Amino acid sequence: MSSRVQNIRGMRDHLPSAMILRQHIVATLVSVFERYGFEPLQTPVIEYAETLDGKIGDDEKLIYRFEDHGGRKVALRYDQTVPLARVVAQYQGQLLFPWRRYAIGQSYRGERPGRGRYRELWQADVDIVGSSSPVADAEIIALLTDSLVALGFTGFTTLLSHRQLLGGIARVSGLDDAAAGNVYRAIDKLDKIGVDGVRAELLAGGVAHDAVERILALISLRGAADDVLAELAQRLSGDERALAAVNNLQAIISHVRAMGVPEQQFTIAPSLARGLSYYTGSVFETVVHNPPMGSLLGGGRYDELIGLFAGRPIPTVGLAFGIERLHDVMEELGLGPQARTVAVALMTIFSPEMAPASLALAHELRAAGLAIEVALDPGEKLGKQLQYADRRGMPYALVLGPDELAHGEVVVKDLRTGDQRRLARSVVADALRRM
RNA sequence: GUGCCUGUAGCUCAACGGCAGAGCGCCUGACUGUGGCUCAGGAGGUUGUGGGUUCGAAACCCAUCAGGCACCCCA
Repeated sequence: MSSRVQNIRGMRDHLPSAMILRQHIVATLVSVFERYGFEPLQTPVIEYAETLDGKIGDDEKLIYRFEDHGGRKVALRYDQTVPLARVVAQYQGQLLFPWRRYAIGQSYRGERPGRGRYRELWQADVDIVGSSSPVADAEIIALLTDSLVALGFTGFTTLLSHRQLLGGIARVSGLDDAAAGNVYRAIDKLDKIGVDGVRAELLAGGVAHDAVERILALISLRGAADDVLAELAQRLSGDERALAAVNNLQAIISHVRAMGVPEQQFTIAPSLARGLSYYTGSVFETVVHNPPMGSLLGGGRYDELIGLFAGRPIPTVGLAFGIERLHDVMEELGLGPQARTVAVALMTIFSPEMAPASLALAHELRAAGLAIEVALDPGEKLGKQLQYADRRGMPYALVLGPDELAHGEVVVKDLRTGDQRRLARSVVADALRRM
């Protein structure tokens, strides 16, 4: 294939059947977000490079950078969180805190593409800015659960942890900050490489033998959330900050329960690390039980990021849904609308003489709010027109011949079953809406 | 960014140094108020792209582009 007729690696075109699913995903998320009182925000895809620098940790090399025509150093946004921080700082005089906002759009990451990984990715970002209350954290988790249910997901679990839990684990194990980063990366792989794998990696990283075993015992804790937290509190009792983290998580899950999130849809996962460096408190991500697909979303509390821009601390908690992954998984699971086209019916044109009456009927039905596609070739055989409608996946076809016209009627044909009925013209719109 | 695997008709794949094929799909007709089923015909490929080896390359080699898997990391 000529290299000219080719989209950019890691970036996707979405043909209509895919866009029907994607728009359903976005519309569903928006409706849940707004039910929780979140307001929409949109920012440019391009930011000054310095806005993004130093915010996301080791992955800065993944940021797309270039110079614009004026020689300004700019970058494509890597996520929606840093632009949010910029907006909060820039408009803090006009905003009322706590501020709940959502933002849906593209971000760009120069990663190697793979399953569930793209270089252009849509995210739906939801944040509560200006509150350190655990109710805020709980709201985000309740919202995420409602969102996934609204999209039709059943088997999923939100893994919940806390940055200071990890910090406590590192401190109790006698590690300094430099060593801790590697430890976090290793223990985050627990589900993937198992206890033995993590042990090997920690030992290879130079962590002392007894520290490794202490870490493994802590991150392997599983079971009911309350039991795990109690166990963690006991084992981390020498670490003030870790205990505060346990109490914080306890408060969050009690609020989450109060908001009706079922016990089996969240769990305390001390091995959860998460890469982004700006998290300071709770961290979480949600995984589906099948098919295999990393995490559908991730989030947490970041109380210091916005302060880098605003000049004063503004505690914030939020999450980002990975719309690419939601899309791919829903497609594989067959979730979402099954419609393959947007129109509910094709208005056929029986013959050239009937064209004006047919077009008038289409206009009338469109005015009534129905999505009607009109056949374009008045000379084409009726059979061809029906075949076209069927192949496009339209559920109905409308036939208006001389006989129907004379009686003020219309034939409504169900293309899936083959059944057809002659209805009075005045009730066709209602009938289509009901069917 | 590193390593490995894969790119053949619209789709799924075969041919694996010797004439590029099948199934499905698509087009035409049998069926001149009605699609799907059946039958009969038909169209469609510089084998991702560019070079090289060879009498001869879809096949072997190099590069490149794209996809997948494992690292890395993440939505």
